[in-house]
Amino acid sequence: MLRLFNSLKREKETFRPLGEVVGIYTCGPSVYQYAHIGNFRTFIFEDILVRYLKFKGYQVKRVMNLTDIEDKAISTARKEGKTLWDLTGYHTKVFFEDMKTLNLLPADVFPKATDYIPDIIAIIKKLMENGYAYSGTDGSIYYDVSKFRGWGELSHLKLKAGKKKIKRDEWGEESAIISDFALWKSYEKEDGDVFWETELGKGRPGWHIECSAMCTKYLGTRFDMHIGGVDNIFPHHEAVIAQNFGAFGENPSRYWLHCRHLMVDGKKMSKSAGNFYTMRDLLDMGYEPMAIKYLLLSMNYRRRLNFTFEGLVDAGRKLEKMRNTIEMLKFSNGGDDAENMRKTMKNFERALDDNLNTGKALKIMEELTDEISRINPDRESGEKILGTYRFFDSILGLGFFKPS
RNA sequence: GCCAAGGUGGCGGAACGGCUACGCAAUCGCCUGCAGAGCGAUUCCAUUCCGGUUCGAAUCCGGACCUUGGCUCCA
Repeated sequence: MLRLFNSLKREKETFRPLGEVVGIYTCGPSVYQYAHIGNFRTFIFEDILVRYLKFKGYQVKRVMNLTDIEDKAISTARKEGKTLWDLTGYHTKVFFEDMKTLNLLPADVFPKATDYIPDIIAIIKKLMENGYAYSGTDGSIYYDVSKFRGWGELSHLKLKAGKKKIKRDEWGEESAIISDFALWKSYEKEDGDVFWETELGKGRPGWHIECSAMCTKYLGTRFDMHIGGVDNIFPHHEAVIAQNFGAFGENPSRYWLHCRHLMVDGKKMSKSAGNFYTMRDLLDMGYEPMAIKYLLLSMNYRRRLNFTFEGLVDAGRKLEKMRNTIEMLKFSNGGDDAENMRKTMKNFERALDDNLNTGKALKIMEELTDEISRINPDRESGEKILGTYRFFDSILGLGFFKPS
Protein backbone atom coordinates (compact mmCIF):
# COMPACT_ATOMS: atom_id res chain seq x y z
CA MET A 1 0.00 0.00 0.00
CA LEU A 2 1.43 3.26 -1.15
CA ARG A 3 1.46 6.06 1.35
CA LEU A 4 2.21 9.62 0.35
CA PHE A 5 2.77 12.81 2.28
CA ASN A 6 -0.07 15.17 1.50
CA SER A 7 0.87 18.80 2.08
CA LEU A 8 -2.78 19.64 2.55
CA LYS A 9 -3.00 17.52 5.69
CA ARG A 10 0.67 17.58 6.52
CA GLU A 11 0.74 13.83 6.99
CA LYS A 12 1.19 10.60 5.12
CA GLU A 13 -2.00 9.22 3.66
CA THR A 14 -2.73 5.93 1.98
CA PHE A 15 -3.12 6.48 -1.72
CA ARG A 16 -6.58 5.73 -3.04
CA PRO A 17 -7.32 6.68 -6.63
CA LEU A 18 -10.47 8.58 -7.49
CA GLY A 19 -11.22 6.57 -10.60
CA GLU A 20 -9.92 4.27 -13.30
CA VAL A 21 -7.14 6.54 -14.40
CA VAL A 22 -4.86 8.32 -11.97
CA GLY A 23 -4.68 11.95 -13.02
CA ILE A 24 -1.43 13.74 -12.26
CA TYR A 25 -0.62 17.37 -12.91
CA THR A 26 2.88 18.74 -12.43
CA CYS A 27 4.02 22.31 -12.42
CA GLY A 28 6.76 22.01 -15.00
CA PRO A 29 9.61 24.33 -15.83
CA SER A 30 9.57 27.99 -16.72
CA VAL A 31 11.14 27.83 -20.12
CA TYR A 32 13.09 31.05 -20.30
CA GLN A 33 16.39 29.73 -18.94
CA TYR A 34 18.18 26.45 -18.33
CA ALA A 35 16.55 24.29 -15.67
CA HIS A 36 18.88 23.52 -12.78
CA ILE A 37 19.32 20.20 -11.06
CA GLY A 38 17.12 21.34 -8.19
CA ASN A 39 14.29 21.58 -10.69
CA PHE A 40 15.14 18.13 -11.88
CA ARG A 41 14.94 16.72 -8.39
CA THR A 42 11.21 17.33 -8.56
CA PHE A 43 10.86 15.94 -12.06
CA ILE A 44 12.86 12.84 -11.22
CA PHE A 45 10.72 12.27 -8.17
CA GLU A 46 7.62 12.59 -10.27
CA ASP A 47 8.96 10.27 -12.95
CA ILE A 48 9.60 7.55 -10.43
CA LEU A 49 6.21 8.03 -8.84
CA VAL A 50 4.57 7.54 -12.23
CA ARG A 51 6.64 4.46 -13.03
CA TYR A 52 5.85 3.03 -9.64
CA LEU A 53 2.12 3.65 -9.99
CA LYS A 54 2.21 1.85 -13.32
CA PHE A 55 4.07 -1.05 -11.77
CA LYS A 56 1.33 -1.18 -9.15
CA GLY A 57 -1.15 -1.64 -11.95
CA TYR A 58 -2.64 1.81 -12.21
CA GLN A 59 -3.33 3.59 -15.44
CA VAL A 60 -1.88 7.05 -15.31
CA LYS A 61 -2.59 10.25 -17.19
CA ARG A 62 0.15 12.70 -16.61
CA VAL A 63 0.17 16.35 -17.55
CA MET A 64 3.20 18.60 -17.21
CA ASN A 65 2.78 22.24 -18.03
CA LEU A 66 5.40 24.48 -19.56
CA THR A 67 5.23 28.04 -18.31
CA ASP A 68 6.09 30.04 -21.39
CA ILE A 69 4.78 33.41 -20.30
CA GLU A 70 5.54 35.43 -17.21
CA ASP A 71 7.26 38.66 -16.23
CA LYS A 72 10.75 37.24 -16.15
CA ALA A 73 10.43 35.43 -19.42
CA ILE A 74 9.31 38.61 -21.12
CA SER A 75 12.09 40.70 -19.64
CA THR A 76 14.71 38.05 -20.41
CA ALA A 77 13.62 37.90 -24.02
CA ARG A 78 13.84 41.66 -24.29
CA LYS A 79 17.25 41.71 -22.67
CA GLU A 80 18.56 39.09 -25.06
CA GLY A 81 16.96 40.75 -28.05
CA LYS A 82 14.83 37.74 -28.91
CA THR A 83 11.15 37.25 -29.27
CA LEU A 84 9.44 35.50 -26.40
CA TRP A 85 8.62 32.63 -28.73
CA ASP A 86 12.22 32.11 -29.80
CA LEU A 87 13.39 32.14 -26.22
CA THR A 88 10.81 29.74 -24.85
CA GLY A 89 11.01 27.52 -27.91
CA TYR A 90 14.73 27.08 -27.43
CA HIS A 91 14.49 26.31 -23.73
CA THR A 92 11.64 23.91 -24.26
CA LYS A 93 13.85 21.97 -26.63
CA VAL A 94 16.72 21.95 -24.15
CA PHE A 95 14.42 20.84 -21.36
CA PHE A 96 13.26 17.86 -23.37
CA GLU A 97 16.85 16.95 -24.13
CA ASP A 98 17.74 17.10 -20.45
CA MET A 99 14.77 14.92 -19.59
CA LYS A 100 15.93 12.35 -22.07
CA THR A 101 19.49 12.50 -20.76
CA LEU A 102 18.16 11.71 -17.29
CA ASN A 103 16.07 8.89 -18.68
CA LEU A 104 12.78 10.49 -17.66
CA LEU A 105 9.63 9.34 -19.37
CA PRO A 106 7.71 12.07 -21.17
CA ALA A 107 4.36 13.16 -19.78
CA ASP A 108 1.27 12.33 -21.83
CA VAL A 109 0.69 16.01 -22.45
CA PHE A 110 2.99 19.03 -22.21
CA PRO A 111 0.60 21.96 -22.53
CA LYS A 112 2.10 25.42 -22.69
CA ALA A 113 0.28 28.35 -21.23
CA THR A 114 0.09 30.50 -24.36
CA ASP A 115 -1.87 27.82 -26.21
CA TYR A 116 -4.76 28.08 -23.77
CA ILE A 117 -5.69 31.74 -23.77
CA PRO A 118 -9.38 31.00 -24.60
CA ASP A 119 -9.59 28.51 -21.71
CA ILE A 120 -7.97 31.04 -19.42
CA ILE A 121 -10.45 33.72 -20.48
CA ALA A 122 -13.33 31.34 -19.86
CA ILE A 123 -12.24 30.65 -16.31
CA ILE A 124 -11.68 34.30 -15.52
CA LYS A 125 -15.16 35.09 -16.80
CA LYS A 126 -16.56 32.39 -14.61
CA LEU A 127 -14.74 33.80 -11.63
CA MET A 128 -16.21 37.21 -12.35
CA GLU A 129 -19.70 35.78 -12.72
CA ASN A 130 -19.31 33.93 -9.44
CA GLY A 131 -18.14 37.07 -7.69
CA TYR A 132 -14.54 36.05 -7.05
CA ALA A 133 -12.91 38.54 -9.37
CA TYR A 134 -13.07 42.23 -10.12
CA SER A 135 -11.59 44.76 -12.52
CA GLY A 136 -8.92 47.00 -11.06
CA THR A 137 -8.49 50.65 -11.90
CA ASP A 138 -5.49 49.71 -14.03
CA GLY A 139 -7.66 47.55 -16.27
CA SER A 140 -6.27 44.31 -14.86
CA ILE A 141 -8.50 41.69 -13.35
CA TYR A 142 -7.84 40.49 -9.83
CA TYR A 143 -8.91 37.62 -7.66
CA ASP A 144 -10.74 38.79 -4.57
CA VAL A 145 -9.10 36.77 -1.83
CA SER A 146 -11.53 37.95 0.81
CA LYS A 147 -14.23 35.90 -0.93
CA PHE A 148 -12.39 32.62 -0.51
CA ARG A 149 -12.58 31.07 2.94
CA GLY A 150 -10.08 28.32 2.22
CA TRP A 151 -7.26 30.76 1.53
CA GLY A 152 -4.16 29.55 3.36
CA GLU A 153 -5.30 25.97 3.82
CA LEU A 154 -2.50 24.43 1.80
CA SER A 155 0.36 26.62 2.95
CA HIS A 156 -0.94 26.61 6.53
CA LEU A 157 -0.28 30.29 6.71
CA LYS A 158 -2.56 32.54 8.62
CA LEU A 159 -3.39 34.64 5.65
CA LYS A 160 -5.71 37.52 6.09
CA ALA A 161 -7.38 39.24 3.24
CA GLY A 162 -6.75 42.89 2.69
CA LYS A 163 -3.72 45.08 2.75
CA LYS A 164 -2.59 44.20 6.23
CA LYS A 165 1.15 44.44 6.68
CA ILE A 166 3.38 42.38 8.90
CA LYS A 167 6.88 43.12 9.90
CA ARG A 168 9.63 40.87 8.72
CA ASP A 169 12.39 41.14 11.25
CA GLU A 170 14.97 39.46 9.14
CA TRP A 171 14.92 42.05 6.44
CA GLY A 172 13.74 44.84 8.61
CA GLU A 173 11.21 45.82 6.06
CA GLU A 174 7.49 45.83 5.77
CA SER A 175 5.75 43.54 3.40
CA ALA A 176 2.21 42.65 2.67
CA ILE A 177 1.65 39.01 3.48
CA ILE A 178 -1.39 39.03 1.37
CA SER A 179 -3.08 40.87 -1.39
CA ASP A 180 -5.29 40.03 -4.28
CA PHE A 181 -3.46 38.58 -7.24
CA ALA A 182 -3.79 39.26 -10.94
CA LEU A 183 -5.74 36.90 -13.17
CA TRP A 184 -5.34 39.08 -16.22
CA LYS A 185 -2.71 41.76 -16.60
CA SER A 186 -3.56 44.75 -18.72
CA TYR A 187 -1.06 45.71 -21.38
CA GLU A 188 2.02 47.72 -20.52
CA LYS A 189 4.68 49.05 -22.85
CA GLU A 190 7.28 46.67 -21.45
CA ASP A 191 5.26 43.74 -22.74
CA GLY A 192 6.24 44.64 -26.29
CA ASP A 193 4.50 42.35 -28.72
CA VAL A 194 3.36 39.95 -26.00
CA PHE A 195 -0.38 40.55 -25.69
CA TRP A 196 -3.79 39.28 -26.70
CA GLU A 197 -6.75 41.35 -27.71
CA THR A 198 -9.61 39.77 -25.81
CA GLU A 199 -12.98 40.58 -24.34
CA LEU A 200 -11.12 41.17 -21.07
CA GLY A 201 -9.10 43.84 -22.80
CA LYS A 202 -5.64 43.95 -24.30
CA GLY A 203 -3.18 42.12 -22.08
CA ARG A 204 -1.86 38.76 -20.93
CA PRO A 205 -2.66 36.13 -18.32
CA GLY A 206 -1.46 36.38 -14.72
CA TRP A 207 0.93 33.87 -13.28
CA HIS A 208 -1.41 31.33 -11.65
CA ILE A 209 -4.38 31.10 -13.92
CA GLU A 210 -2.78 28.95 -16.62
CA CYS A 211 -2.47 25.99 -14.25
CA SER A 212 -6.14 26.15 -13.38
CA ALA A 213 -7.02 26.26 -17.05
CA MET A 214 -4.79 23.43 -18.17
CA CYS A 215 -5.31 21.02 -15.29
CA THR A 216 -9.06 21.35 -15.63
CA LYS A 217 -8.90 20.98 -19.39
CA TYR A 218 -7.01 17.70 -19.30
CA LEU A 219 -7.91 16.16 -15.97
CA GLY A 220 -11.26 17.64 -15.06
CA THR A 221 -12.26 19.64 -12.04
CA ARG A 222 -11.15 16.97 -9.62
CA PHE A 223 -8.15 14.68 -10.09
CA ASP A 224 -5.66 12.72 -8.01
CA MET A 225 -2.37 14.52 -7.64
CA HIS A 226 -0.86 17.90 -8.11
CA ILE A 227 2.92 17.92 -7.84
CA GLY A 228 5.59 20.58 -7.59
CA GLY A 229 8.45 21.91 -5.54
CA VAL A 230 7.76 23.25 -2.05
CA ASP A 231 8.35 26.76 -3.27
CA ASN A 232 5.19 26.45 -5.32
CA ILE A 233 3.05 25.99 -2.24
CA PHE A 234 2.71 29.68 -1.67
CA PRO A 235 1.54 31.58 -3.48
CA HIS A 236 1.17 29.52 -6.64
CA HIS A 237 -0.72 26.44 -5.50
CA GLU A 238 -2.70 28.39 -2.98
CA ALA A 239 -3.85 30.59 -5.86
CA VAL A 240 -4.67 27.62 -8.09
CA ILE A 241 -6.89 26.19 -5.37
CA ALA A 242 -8.57 29.55 -4.90
CA GLN A 243 -9.18 29.88 -8.64
CA ASN A 244 -10.56 26.39 -9.07
CA PHE A 245 -12.74 26.77 -6.04
CA GLY A 246 -14.11 30.05 -7.29
CA ALA A 247 -14.80 28.68 -10.74
CA PHE A 248 -15.80 25.06 -10.05
CA GLY A 249 -16.49 24.88 -6.34
CA GLU A 250 -13.77 22.44 -5.32
CA ASN A 251 -10.09 21.93 -4.69
CA PRO A 252 -8.88 20.39 -7.96
CA SER A 253 -6.55 17.81 -6.47
CA ARG A 254 -6.92 15.24 -3.79
CA TYR A 255 -3.21 14.91 -3.01
CA TRP A 256 -0.76 17.79 -3.11
CA LEU A 257 2.80 16.50 -3.21
CA HIS A 258 5.79 18.74 -2.79
CA CYS A 259 9.43 17.96 -3.24
CA ARG A 260 11.77 19.65 -0.81
CA HIS A 261 14.67 21.81 -1.84
CA LEU A 262 18.04 20.82 -3.06
CA MET A 263 20.73 22.59 -1.06
CA VAL A 264 24.22 23.62 -2.02
CA ASP A 265 26.68 23.98 0.82
CA GLY A 266 23.78 24.17 3.22
CA LYS A 267 21.93 26.86 1.30
CA LYS A 268 18.94 26.57 -0.96
CA MET A 269 19.79 26.17 -4.60
CA SER A 270 17.76 28.65 -6.58
CA LYS A 271 17.79 30.80 -9.62
CA SER A 272 17.49 33.95 -7.56
CA ALA A 273 20.44 33.06 -5.32
CA GLY A 274 22.52 32.21 -8.36
CA ASN A 275 24.07 29.18 -6.64
CA PHE A 276 22.73 26.61 -9.04
CA TYR A 277 24.05 24.03 -11.46
CA THR A 278 22.38 23.13 -14.70
CA MET A 279 22.68 19.76 -16.36
CA ARG A 280 25.13 21.07 -18.88
CA ASP A 281 27.26 22.66 -16.17
CA LEU A 282 27.79 19.27 -14.62
CA LEU A 283 28.10 17.35 -17.87
CA ASP A 284 30.70 19.82 -19.08
CA MET A 285 32.66 19.14 -15.92
CA GLY A 286 32.72 15.50 -16.90
CA TYR A 287 30.11 14.06 -14.57
CA GLU A 288 27.73 11.52 -16.01
CA PRO A 289 23.99 12.05 -16.01
CA MET A 290 23.13 8.87 -14.15
CA ALA A 291 25.45 9.79 -11.29
CA ILE A 292 23.53 13.05 -10.99
CA LYS A 293 20.29 11.15 -10.96
CA TYR A 294 21.61 8.66 -8.43
CA LEU A 295 22.62 11.47 -6.11
CA LEU A 296 19.25 13.16 -6.43
CA LEU A 297 17.54 9.90 -5.57
CA SER A 298 19.73 9.15 -2.60
CA MET A 299 17.39 10.92 -0.25
CA ASN A 300 13.65 10.76 0.20
CA TYR A 301 12.03 13.67 -1.63
CA ARG A 302 10.53 14.99 1.60
CA ARG A 303 13.95 15.68 3.06
CA ARG A 304 16.36 18.33 2.04
CA LEU A 305 19.29 17.05 0.09
CA ASN A 306 22.64 18.79 0.26
CA PHE A 307 24.39 18.71 -3.07
CA THR A 308 28.17 18.28 -2.96
CA PHE A 309 30.68 17.20 -5.56
CA GLU A 310 31.94 14.64 -3.10
CA GLY A 311 28.48 13.12 -3.05
CA LEU A 312 28.35 13.19 -6.81
CA VAL A 313 31.63 11.32 -7.13
CA ASP A 314 30.46 8.82 -4.55
CA ALA A 315 27.22 8.27 -6.45
CA GLY A 316 29.17 7.63 -9.62
CA ARG A 317 31.30 5.07 -7.85
CA LYS A 318 28.31 3.18 -6.52
CA LEU A 319 26.77 3.18 -9.93
CA GLU A 320 29.93 1.85 -11.51
CA LYS A 321 30.05 -0.93 -8.98
CA MET A 322 26.52 -1.96 -9.85
CA ARG A 323 27.30 -1.91 -13.54
CA ASN A 324 30.34 -4.11 -12.96
CA THR A 325 28.30 -6.51 -10.90
CA ILE A 326 25.62 -6.74 -13.56
CA GLU A 327 28.27 -7.35 -16.22
CA MET A 328 29.79 -10.06 -14.09
CA LEU A 329 26.40 -11.71 -13.56
CA LYS A 330 25.88 -12.11 -17.27
CA PHE A 331 28.73 -14.60 -17.30
CA SER A 332 28.28 -16.12 -13.88
CA ASN A 333 28.72 -19.84 -13.69
CA GLY A 334 29.86 -20.44 -10.13
CA GLY A 335 28.39 -22.76 -7.61
CA ASP A 336 26.70 -20.46 -5.14
CA ASP A 337 23.00 -20.29 -4.72
CA ALA A 338 21.28 -16.95 -4.32
CA GLU A 339 17.76 -17.37 -3.19
CA ASN A 340 16.69 -14.38 -1.19
CA MET A 341 15.73 -12.34 -4.22
CA ARG A 342 12.11 -12.32 -3.24
CA LYS A 343 12.89 -10.74 0.08
CA THR A 344 15.00 -8.10 -1.59
CA MET A 345 12.28 -7.19 -4.04
CA LYS A 346 9.75 -7.05 -1.25
CA ASN A 347 11.97 -4.71 0.76
CA PHE A 348 12.45 -2.52 -2.26
CA GLU A 349 8.72 -2.27 -2.69
CA ARG A 350 8.23 -1.57 0.97
CA ALA A 351 10.70 1.31 0.78
CA LEU A 352 8.86 2.89 -2.12
CA ASP A 353 5.49 2.30 -0.52
CA ASP A 354 6.63 4.47 2.34
CA ASN A 355 6.26 7.84 0.67
CA LEU A 356 8.54 6.84 -2.19
CA ASN A 357 11.68 6.48 -0.15
CA THR A 358 14.15 6.22 -2.99
CA GLY A 359 17.12 6.59 -0.67
CA LYS A 360 16.19 3.41 1.09
CA ALA A 361 15.47 1.69 -2.20
CA LEU A 362 18.96 2.52 -3.43
CA LYS A 363 20.43 1.23 -0.22
CA ILE A 364 18.69 -2.09 -0.72
CA MET A 365 20.19 -2.24 -4.18
CA GLU A 366 23.62 -1.41 -2.80
CA GLU A 367 23.35 -4.13 -0.22
CA LEU A 368 22.37 -6.62 -2.87
CA THR A 369 25.37 -5.57 -4.92
CA ASP A 370 27.71 -5.97 -1.96
CA GLU A 371 26.36 -9.36 -1.18
CA ILE A 372 26.71 -10.61 -4.71
CA SER A 373 30.20 -9.35 -5.18
CA ARG A 374 31.19 -11.61 -2.31
CA ILE A 375 29.87 -14.80 -3.86
CA ASN A 376 30.02 -16.54 -7.19
CA PRO A 377 26.47 -17.36 -8.16
CA ASP A 378 25.53 -20.27 -10.36
CA ARG A 379 23.95 -19.78 -13.74
CA GLU A 380 20.37 -19.95 -12.57
CA SER A 381 20.86 -17.64 -9.60
CA GLY A 382 22.70 -15.24 -11.84
CA GLU A 383 19.68 -14.98 -14.08
CA LYS A 384 17.41 -14.42 -11.13
CA ILE A 385 19.57 -11.65 -9.76
CA LEU A 386 19.70 -10.00 -13.15
CA GLY A 387 15.93 -10.09 -13.16
CA THR A 388 15.92 -8.29 -9.85
CA TYR A 389 18.16 -5.56 -11.22
CA ARG A 390 15.90 -5.27 -14.23
CA PHE A 391 12.95 -4.76 -11.96
CA PHE A 392 14.78 -2.11 -9.93
CA ASP A 393 15.88 -0.34 -13.05
CA SER A 394 12.42 -0.34 -14.57
CA ILE A 395 11.36 1.91 -11.72
CA LEU A 396 14.48 3.94 -11.00
CA GLY A 397 15.50 4.34 -14.62
CA LEU A 398 19.25 4.29 -14.06
CA GLY A 399 19.93 2.91 -17.50
CA PHE A 400 21.53 -0.37 -16.46
CA PHE A 401 20.08 -2.25 -19.37
CA LYS A 402 20.05 0.34 -22.07
CA PRO A 403 21.23 -1.06 -25.38
CA SER A 404 24.63 0.47 -25.86
C1' G B 1 7.01 37.94 14.48
C1' C B 2 4.21 33.54 12.50
C1' C B 3 4.56 28.39 10.40
C1' A B 4 7.66 24.10 9.50
C1' A B 5 12.00 20.67 9.21
C1' G B 6 16.36 19.15 11.50
C1' G B 7 20.67 18.74 15.06
C1' U B 8 24.15 11.13 15.38
C1' G B 9 31.87 9.39 14.72
C1' G B 10 36.97 13.35 10.81
C1' C B 11 32.83 13.72 6.92
C1' G B 12 28.06 11.89 4.69
C1' G B 13 24.20 9.41 6.60
C1' A B 14 20.82 4.64 8.77
C1' A B 15 18.27 3.01 12.95
C1' C B 16 13.57 5.72 16.03
C1' G B 17 12.56 2.07 23.27
C1' G B 18 17.25 -2.79 24.51
C1' C B 19 21.77 -6.11 20.25
C1' U B 20 25.06 1.44 18.49
C1' A B 21 24.27 0.00 10.41
C1' C B 22 26.50 1.40 6.06
C1' G B 23 29.57 4.47 2.92
C1' C B 24 33.82 7.84 2.48
C1' A B 25 38.45 8.88 4.84
C1' A B 26 42.68 6.33 7.65
C1' U B 27 45.85 1.64 8.61
C1' C B 28 47.21 -3.34 7.09
C1' G B 29 46.81 -7.47 3.89
C1' C B 30 45.16 -10.22 -0.73
C1' C B 31 44.91 -9.59 -5.97
C1' U B 32 47.88 -7.15 -9.83
C1' G B 33 53.85 -6.54 -14.72
C1' C B 34 52.56 -1.12 -12.81
C1' A B 35 48.21 1.66 -11.81
C1' G B 36 43.04 1.43 -11.09
C1' A B 37 39.07 -1.40 -9.66
C1' G B 38 37.84 -5.32 -6.55
C1' C B 39 38.12 -8.45 -2.07
C1' G B 40 39.35 -9.14 3.22
C1' A B 41 40.69 -7.22 7.97
C1' U B 42 41.52 -3.22 11.50
C1' U B 43 41.01 1.59 13.79
C1' C B 44 37.90 5.93 15.53
C1' C B 45 35.59 7.18 24.31
C1' A B 46 29.41 9.43 17.69
C1' U B 47 23.79 10.38 19.19
C1' U B 48 23.68 19.45 20.82
C1' C B 49 22.64 20.61 26.10
C1' C B 50 19.56 20.19 30.77
C1' G B 51 15.69 17.72 33.25
C1' G B 52 11.88 13.67 33.30
C1' U B 53 9.39 8.69 32.17
C1' U B 54 11.55 3.57 32.06
C1' C B 55 14.71 -2.31 34.44
C1' G B 56 16.72 0.11 29.91
C1' A B 57 16.39 6.26 25.69
C1' A B 58 19.91 8.55 19.96
C1' U B 59 14.81 6.81 19.97
C1' C B 60 9.19 8.82 24.30
C1' C B 61 7.84 13.61 27.31
C1' G B 62 9.19 18.76 28.95
C1' G B 63 12.65 22.92 28.53
C1' A B 64 16.92 25.42 26.40
C1' C B 65 20.38 26.41 22.45
C1' C B 66 21.79 26.17 17.32
C1' U B 67 21.01 25.35 11.90
C1' U B 68 17.88 25.39 7.61
C1' G B 69 13.34 26.35 4.86
C1' G B 70 8.49 29.14 3.90
C1' C B 71 5.82 33.93 4.81
C1' U B 72 3.63 37.06 -3.45
C1' C B 73 10.92 35.89 -8.32
C1' C B 74 11.51 30.42 -7.38
C1' A B 75 11.04 22.97 -8.56
